[in-house]
Amino acid sequence: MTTAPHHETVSGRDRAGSSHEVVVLGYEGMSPFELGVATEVFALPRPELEVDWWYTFALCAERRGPLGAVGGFGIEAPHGLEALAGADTIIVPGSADVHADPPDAVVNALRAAHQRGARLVSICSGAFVLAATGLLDGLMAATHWRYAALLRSRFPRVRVDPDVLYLDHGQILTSAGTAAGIDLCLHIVRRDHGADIANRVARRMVVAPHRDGGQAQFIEQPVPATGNGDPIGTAIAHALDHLDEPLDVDALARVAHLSPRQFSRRFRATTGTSPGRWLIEQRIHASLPLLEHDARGIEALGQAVGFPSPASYRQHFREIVGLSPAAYRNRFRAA
DNA sequence: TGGGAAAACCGCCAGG
DNA sequence: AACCTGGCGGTTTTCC
Repeated sequence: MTTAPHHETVSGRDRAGSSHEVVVLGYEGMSPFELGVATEVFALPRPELEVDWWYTFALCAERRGPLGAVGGFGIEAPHGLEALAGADTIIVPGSADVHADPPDAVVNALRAAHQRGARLVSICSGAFVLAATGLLDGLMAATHWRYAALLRSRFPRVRVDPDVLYLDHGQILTSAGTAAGIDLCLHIVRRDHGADIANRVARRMVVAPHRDGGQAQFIEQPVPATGNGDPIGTAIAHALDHLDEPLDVDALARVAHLSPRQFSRRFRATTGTSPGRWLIEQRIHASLPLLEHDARGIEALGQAVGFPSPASYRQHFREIVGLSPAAYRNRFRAA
């Protein structure tokens, strides 16, 4: 396995034909399960998928030689930290020791990769390694619920959300306890290749394509492949630009130049949900930063993101986020 | 918190 | 034959 050429962009979707290197950062005492999740999603060849590109995969570690893994066997990392310099996506699995700081060389390599535009992904207690780089400061992060309190106390500037499976901040993604790493890796595939491909990968893995677990998902960059000229992509862009206006299926279908029936069908195929459901979720997500930074009342904010009444805003907010808007504002209001 | 009207959703099917 | 399309209508969800 060779190191991919250097890329300055992180989103694979606009680099048809080129490669996208996924590198897992291994270390002594790592969990083979989380390494396995990454290999299953990104390293398996997928000749059955009609995609322009798929991922290449590598495992690296600070120190050469076999790494002792949980379970008492060794895993050989064929690359050193220099592999991070060519990575498009870096996956940090659960840390063996959540009390120790990672080595400076690791911290520096991760910062440099981030600076360069690489995407950083943590699974479980891997969030501690990302937190040590300072790159999570001010961001909401997910980790295993057992470690939420510890992460918060060790890194007070990181805002820990113990109730989500994963969080997507675009270039930095964190996920909760081990199995949530599957959800996050599939989410990444969904972002890079669309819901349809992600669903097929999930089906082949025999897992649910998308799990809510009754819990809130905060996804800040939810727009799937909005290729230019793609009717669904333009409708999505239009909707996000006009969230505050009343939007119904017929209107969006008109923007996309499709019949309402065809629009709904295509929308679900690329997005994974229905137009109405998606709209509600986008409106809720759009209101979160307002609750944190905009001093206006709850009713005004609900209206500002397009909910027809305060009641419906509160209703959907509670259902999706798990708190009332007021409770959310109380908890996360900017200091 | 409830319930009736309206909208959205989606399986089905016929036509291109 | 395999596929995409658009309308119908029964069921579910949202609105007020």
